[in-house]
Amino acid sequence: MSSGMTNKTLVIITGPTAVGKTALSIRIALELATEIISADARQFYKELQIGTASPTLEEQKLVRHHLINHLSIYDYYNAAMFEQQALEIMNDLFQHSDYVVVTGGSGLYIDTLCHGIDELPDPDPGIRRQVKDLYEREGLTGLRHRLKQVDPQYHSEVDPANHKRIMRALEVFMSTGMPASYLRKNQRKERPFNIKKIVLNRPRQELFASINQRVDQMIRLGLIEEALGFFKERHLNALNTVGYKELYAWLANHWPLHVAVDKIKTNTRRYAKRQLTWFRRYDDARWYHPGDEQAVMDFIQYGNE
RNA sequence: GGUACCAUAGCUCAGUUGGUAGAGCAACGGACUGAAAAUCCGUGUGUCCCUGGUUCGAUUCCGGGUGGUACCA
Repeated sequence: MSSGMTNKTLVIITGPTAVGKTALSIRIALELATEIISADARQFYKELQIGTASPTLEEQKLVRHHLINHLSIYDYYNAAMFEQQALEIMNDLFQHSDYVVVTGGSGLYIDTLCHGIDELPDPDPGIRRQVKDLYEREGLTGLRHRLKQVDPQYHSEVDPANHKRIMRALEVFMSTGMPASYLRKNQRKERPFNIKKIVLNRPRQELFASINQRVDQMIRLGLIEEALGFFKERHLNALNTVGYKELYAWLANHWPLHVAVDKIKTNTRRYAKRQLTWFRRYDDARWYHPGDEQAVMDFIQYGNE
């Protein structure tokens, strides 16, 4: 713990997509007289507005939002960069407030903010390219074989079908000369502030209805124009995103529009499910319905419901 | 009203020469430290419409009912 910040509290408001995080976090931030930092790995991108359900200008007028629209889809970004930026902003905000609200549904980013991430080099674009070439030439089997030679430890632990994990481990080895299993300490950093973790959830049917409704709303607001405006850039990671990728497939495959819209809904539901799986393993989180604002406030201010 | 066909998983359907059933999609569970709205792994969840009959045994065969579809009136 560092000097005199233990009365500071980071309030995390997370939950599956479309559960109602934005609206509640704004009300909470207003009550706590503080600002919001986003932990949403797609709202970072200024070009993505409709499809990411970014906070509107009105909402941003109510409460200042940090780390939204601060990147372009052409930029590289990762959880470690997020950690550093978010901690800097928090440090500033804690000068004037005892609370900071972080809201968003990207579990990896939230965890990184709560307990850090091991110090590893940022990937070198050249090496990343090389590893990708290896994958294309030799396939998953080739990657696995190479990993076994340089890092048998990680090879025995990693999900053998997940090419991204294996590629990353190879990339780490190629850029540091050290096996990823050695560099991955999985160490939790102590933070100089308290953390109150709130997961919002609703009955599955209610959540799915909300998702379906919101996708229809996005289409009405112009998601198709927003997405197709970047059709030529669709290979970018930032556009490998629910709501965008289905529209690119729609254009390429000449499906009727309703097919693409249904796929967006389905993939959004699955995304929500994956998020819930991630949040369920939190042993320090309180779960609330997004309508239970008073209970959430009580928990934040008094420590229980 | 008559005739024909259909009724099996949430949906679309397959199947059982009579031994209580399986595909696709959807759904559900899980993993996850620099691409994370990404990436990956796992799981059939079922009064086989109802009701009599035949049979050791019926989702399967036969009769009746109910619902649906098509055609004829």
